[in-house]
Order: sequence, then structure tokens, then C-alpha cells
Amino acid sequence: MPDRENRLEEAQRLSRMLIGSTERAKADFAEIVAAFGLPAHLARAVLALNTPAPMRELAGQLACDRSYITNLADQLEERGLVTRVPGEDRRVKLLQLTASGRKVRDQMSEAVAERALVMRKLSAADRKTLAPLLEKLLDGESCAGSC
Amino acid sequence: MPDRENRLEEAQRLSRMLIGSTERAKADFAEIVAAFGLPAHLARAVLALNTPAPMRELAGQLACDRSYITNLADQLEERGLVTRVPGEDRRVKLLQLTASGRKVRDQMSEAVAERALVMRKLSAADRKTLAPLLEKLLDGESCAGSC
DNA sequence: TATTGTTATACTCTATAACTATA
DNA sequence: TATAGTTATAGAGTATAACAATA
Repeated sequence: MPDRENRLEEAQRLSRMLIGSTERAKADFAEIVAAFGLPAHLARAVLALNTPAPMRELAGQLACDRSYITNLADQLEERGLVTRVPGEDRRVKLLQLTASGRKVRDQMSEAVAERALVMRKLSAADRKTLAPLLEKLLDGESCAGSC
Repeated sequence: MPDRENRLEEAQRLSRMLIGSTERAKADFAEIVAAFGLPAHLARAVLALNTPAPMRELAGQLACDRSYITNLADQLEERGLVTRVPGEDRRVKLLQLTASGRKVRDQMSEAVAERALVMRKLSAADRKTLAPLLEKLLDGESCAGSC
């Protein structure tokens, strides 16, 4: 039945393009932030620290374990980009950008805003078309609900 | 300068949606093929073996190292889904689906064609709109060319 | 007792390098 | 000499579990 074959091919083609775009976007990001001496995972953390945040919270934002945040924090501290400051609740430590960290964040923000793949390759109209399509893909239940 | 902040936010929002969609699509695929007792990486290999292929070639298609293909082939052979058959060039081994492997591939093809995220969540019209946008993202030089 | 961050450790995925058998 | 597949090993990235301090 060629119809099923066609649907499979369309599914594979589109899925592969989606995956490929994401890989490209990630590689692009990595390349942009490498100019600031940061690997992607550290850069993401810096960009997330717009305001000082408990490590716990950062773990939520970056969708990773608390223990891994300890890791990131160590690396960022070594580079002089953040400091750990005690929270009111004395169990909590806030990660706060240093002056140097803020500078890096500001420059990185600008670079990413200008050169991120989705901004470079797509017009404003394209982006306006793309967003709702991606929202549909993200919307509601995953396969778990229907399979 | 709020304009730059806005552009950064748009870039981040769209990038995150793109990445999220891909993650969702991958998770979906994993869930679909799990019904056939296969982890995603083995399922991809089975779907790629439409016709018997040298391990080298499969490494190309799956974008991974030859040594990793040896791994996959071992696991697929253990499950009775493929056999290694000698090529004309006696250095080469072709991976060929067994009868059982073909059956799994056919059933998986059907399941993926029906239930893949991009097919379930998007109309035919949506997919027709999405494809050229992703092509733009994939098109031409990466950041290396312009940064 | 529950929660924060830390530590030590383990695991998954994949690649690298050295090896063999062919060519 | 170069190539296909194999083997053993190593690394990146991240999680898990037990722990100390605090709530």
C-alpha cells in the first residue's frame, strides 16, 4: 500500500528536518557563545541568571538535577562569572552574576539576539508563521495519551 | 534598550519551542517503537534497513561511527531481527533483516506513519507550511559562515 | 521530618585507537 | 597501502544516593 509508505516517508522527512533544525540551532548557539569562552551549558546558565536565583530554581529552569547545578556553579565561579550568596533561608544559596558575569551576559544576549539561527534565517513573518506550528507540536498530551 | 531585550526573548522563545518540539517528537517516537520492544536507536536502524546495507553505509545514514554500528548489529542480531551476510567484497558485511525483522519493520512503519508527532498534531496544510520554514533553517552555511 | 546544596559514584551513549582480514 | 568491521577502552554529560546543615 503506497499510501502508508508515503505517510511514513513524510513523517520521517519532516521529523528529520525538525531534528536537524534543532541540531543546527544548538550548534549555532554553541558557536556564538564560544566567542565568550563558554560551552553551551554554562552559557545557558549565565543567560538564565538575569536575576539572582536559588540553585534549586535554576535546576528547574534548566531541567536538570540539583547536583549538576553544583557542578555548573563551580565552573562559573572558577571563571569569576558568578558568586554564591546566602539566601534568607540559610539552606539556600543564590547564584548571582558578578560584574564580569553581567558584562558577559549582556554581550552574549546581544550576540544571540542578532545571530541565533531562527533570527538569521527567518524573516519576522516566517517566525510569526512558525511559532503557532511549533505550539501545536508542543500542545497537550504526548503520545502517552493516545498510544 | 528594550528592542534588543525583545529580540533576545523572541530568539530564546522560538529556539526553545524548536528544541522542545524535537524532544517531544523524539520521545513520541521512542514511545511508539517501545511497543515493539525496541529502544529508539535500534528502531531507527531497523527502519533504515529497507534493503540490506553494508555496515559502513548504515554508519553514514545514522551519522555515527562504524564501531557503534557493530554494537547495534550485535543487539539486533541477539533479538533475531538482522543477520550479517557477507558481501562480494569479502571485507564487507551486509546487515539484512530476518523475516521477523521485516515484520517488525513493517508494523513499526505503519505505527510511525500514523502516530508520529508531526502527523498527529499537524494537518496536511500545516505540514506543507512547516516544511519550507525548516528548510530555511537547514539551508546553506551554519553560523560558521557568518560569525 | 523535609528540604537545600554537596559529594562520591555510577551509568548511558558514543567515539577513538589499535587490531584483523581482506583488497 | 588503504579499507571494513571488530575490540577494548575512554570520555562527556548527567543522574542517583547518601550526607550535612538548616527548617
